[in-house]
Amino acid sequence: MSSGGSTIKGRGLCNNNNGGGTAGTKCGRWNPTVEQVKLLTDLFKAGLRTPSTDQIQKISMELSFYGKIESKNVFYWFQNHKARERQKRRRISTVDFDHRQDTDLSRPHRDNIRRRHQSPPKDIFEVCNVEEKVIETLQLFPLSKVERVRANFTAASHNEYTREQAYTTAFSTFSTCGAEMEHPPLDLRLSFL
Amino acid sequence: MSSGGSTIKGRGLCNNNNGGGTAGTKCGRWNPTVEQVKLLTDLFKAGLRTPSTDQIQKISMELSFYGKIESKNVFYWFQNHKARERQKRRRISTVDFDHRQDTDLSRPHRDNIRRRHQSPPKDIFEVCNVEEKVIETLQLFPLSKVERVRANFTAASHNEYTREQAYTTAFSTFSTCGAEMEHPPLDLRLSFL
DNA sequence: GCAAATTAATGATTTATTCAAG
DNA sequence: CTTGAATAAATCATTAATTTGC
Repeated sequence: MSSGGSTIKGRGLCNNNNGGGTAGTKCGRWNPTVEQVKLLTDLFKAGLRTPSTDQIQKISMELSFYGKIESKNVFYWFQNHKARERQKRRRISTVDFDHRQDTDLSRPHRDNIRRRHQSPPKDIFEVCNVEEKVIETLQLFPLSKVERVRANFTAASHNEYTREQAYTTAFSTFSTCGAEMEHPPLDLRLSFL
Repeated sequence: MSSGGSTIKGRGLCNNNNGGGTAGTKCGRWNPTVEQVKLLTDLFKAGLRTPSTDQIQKISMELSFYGKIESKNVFYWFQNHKARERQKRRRISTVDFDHRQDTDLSRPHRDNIRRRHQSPPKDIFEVCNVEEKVIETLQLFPLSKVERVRANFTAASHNEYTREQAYTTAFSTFSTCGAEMEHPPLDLRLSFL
């Protein structure tokens, strides 16, 4: 009977300031806010599948404004979302249909072999590569706007709505691109990171 | 066409000070020295299967004395070695031989429910509660000895340590929300924060 | 209306598979 | 051929929805 003894989830409290309000929230697991999910989803729709370390960092930073978040959450989110989208697709079509739908920019198609192995090795300590991302598509993503907006709110409101609106506004241009489109515009959107 | 755009493995050169000597070594992949392998193997033989973050850190530090190494290398090594040993076993005996040989202290017995789930990847930002890990498996291994030895060399130590320390520091706060720790590859990637 | 019980979603880990460097 | 590195699949575990009985 689960005697294991080991306390599995020593879930304690942590200063989980979700915007400066309530403290002492459970450390259980990340519980994304709607804004966070929205942004992540948008990025996914835009074609981002396996964010690099830098990307994860930036995303995490952005999202941290909307609520508590860690880098790992972003990483996991993409892992899961990607996997489950694929799963969903598979379920729909029993046939082993090769949906090349991934639209993963960071994935190199290998001719002979099927795609495998992808994201850059994110090294923590050593910066092996200095591969500059040439693509500067980021311009498409008005993150700067968000940043700007955020500045306005830094002190005051942790009002969810306000933030959401700001966010929405900021991303309005973006939403036109990836909204419901089945095929994201690949290239360059993600390189903003 | 692997041209996909973003270069996946931007492997360049890095100041791979292998003890302070040669710089500009390829960052290709970790090439363990015999001492390193020996120590790892010994640890494995001693029953260490899934080292915790702290363990990895210590091991990494130790091994860094014998040559360049990163935490992730240690992590991967155990992953691979564990997997391949199992594979080997399976191949030998078709029967599903109980590989209880693990002697993995950090693994909770699966009673009713299998409780795996181990370490929460660490993040620098949030510190979950501090549930100290009860397992002190490391005691089994004479790391202290090596550590002592290394102490003599600390002075001349490479900058690698600095980084490692930063890393360590970052992780120190990461406590175990869960009883056990394991530690996902990701944390390595994300820990750069 | 509400809270315990149940189910559905999904966050977090582990394991298996694969690629490629040496 | 060996094995480090990395991802994707499978799995576990927890939280939110929801159902249900009162």
